[in-house]
Amino acid sequence: MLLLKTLIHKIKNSISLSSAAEEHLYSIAKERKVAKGDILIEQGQTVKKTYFVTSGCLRSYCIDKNGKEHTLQFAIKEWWISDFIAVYNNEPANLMVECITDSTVIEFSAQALEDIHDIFPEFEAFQRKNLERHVVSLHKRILNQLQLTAPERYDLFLQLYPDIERYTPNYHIASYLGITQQSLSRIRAKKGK
Amino acid sequence: MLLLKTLIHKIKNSISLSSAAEEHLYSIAKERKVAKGDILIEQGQTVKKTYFVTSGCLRSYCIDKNGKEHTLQFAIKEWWISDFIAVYNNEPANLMVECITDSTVIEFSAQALEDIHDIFPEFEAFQRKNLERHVVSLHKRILNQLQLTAPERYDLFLQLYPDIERYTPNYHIASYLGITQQSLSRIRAKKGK
DNA sequence: ATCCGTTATTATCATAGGGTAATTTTTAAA
DNA sequence: TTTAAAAATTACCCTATGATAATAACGGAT
Repeated sequence: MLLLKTLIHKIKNSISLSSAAEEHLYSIAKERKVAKGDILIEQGQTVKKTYFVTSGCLRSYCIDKNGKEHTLQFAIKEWWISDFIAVYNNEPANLMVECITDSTVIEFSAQALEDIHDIFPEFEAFQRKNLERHVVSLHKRILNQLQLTAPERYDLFLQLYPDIERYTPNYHIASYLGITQQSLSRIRAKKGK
Repeated sequence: MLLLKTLIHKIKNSISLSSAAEEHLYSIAKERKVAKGDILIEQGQTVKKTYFVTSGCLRSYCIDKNGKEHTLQFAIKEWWISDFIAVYNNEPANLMVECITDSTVIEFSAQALEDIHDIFPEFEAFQRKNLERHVVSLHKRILNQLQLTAPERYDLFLQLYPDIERYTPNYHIASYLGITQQSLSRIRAKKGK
């Protein structure tokens, strides 16, 4: 339960946490080491888990009707990842969650994370703040997608995820930016000049 | 304070609301009739307000370096609208919020909406649920943008906002879909056949 | 070091969509 | 009703990106 301390620390930055609540957190959290390539959530299955990343990098993506992948999110240290659409709507997963490097995560039952608010209402504030931050980052992403060209989006991406290039293949980045890997390759070639 | 009852009702569907908290809501809410064309939030200014729409339709958009508009959000009945990026980061607005039809809104000081959680923690749950719903809708929007063609996005838009076409010009819809008005016009022409 | 599977690049061609501008249609105002 | 302003359509050409395919580079396993 070493890694959980990272999360507890983070929570304590945001709210004051009773020792009972902290105990409860320990009881519903499970630390997992996951390896590059592992699939934590699979399209079509019921989503029972939500993950908090403590090291490494994961991504969530969907596969469209033509078999093409589209990356919704990269999750690095201190981000949450799951198929939130499926959890919220109680539907089978439309997304996959995949480890793109060996990582450590804290696994929570999505149900337990929902119930925790009834048992320890103090978590509400923590969760609200997380969600506010998440909404803001999604708004930014949508605005960038609407107004920036592909090369501009790529530059911005490199700023936001400075060393993600080292451990994720380019076609994942392309599928996040909404372009093909060939397009991204051309953009990179031009930048090099 | 008639329209505020819509919101109170909505809140009571989600949480139980003490009468003190209800009183407080009345004290920080201000009903406003706003006219088509009114600008409620302007790029560059400090964002002091958040709006809850009770009738009509508003939109938030940014203007890029070339003067082109990009619509982030349409807000109809029972949606919240503001420049949440600016509120969250305490920055000047990057967005405009504009009434696209005569509307009624409930205006809140963004600060009062933040403070309310300290005074009446019961609001946390309400706000959290709003934010969850918001995150889910943004995830869907991003996935649609990544995997659907412009005609497909337009069809979906018409399903989600069935009668928005009646009161908003097409170029607003185009700017939401991430295409030009000319492109949208071509798409519509093809559909007509 | 060699081999093989993965990833990245490059080239060619095709196409969706953008930019500009002219024209038509609709809406609102006088 | 006429007029003006706003919105929508259409046409033209052009560019960015997609699809496909071939090649090259890389990286891990033996």
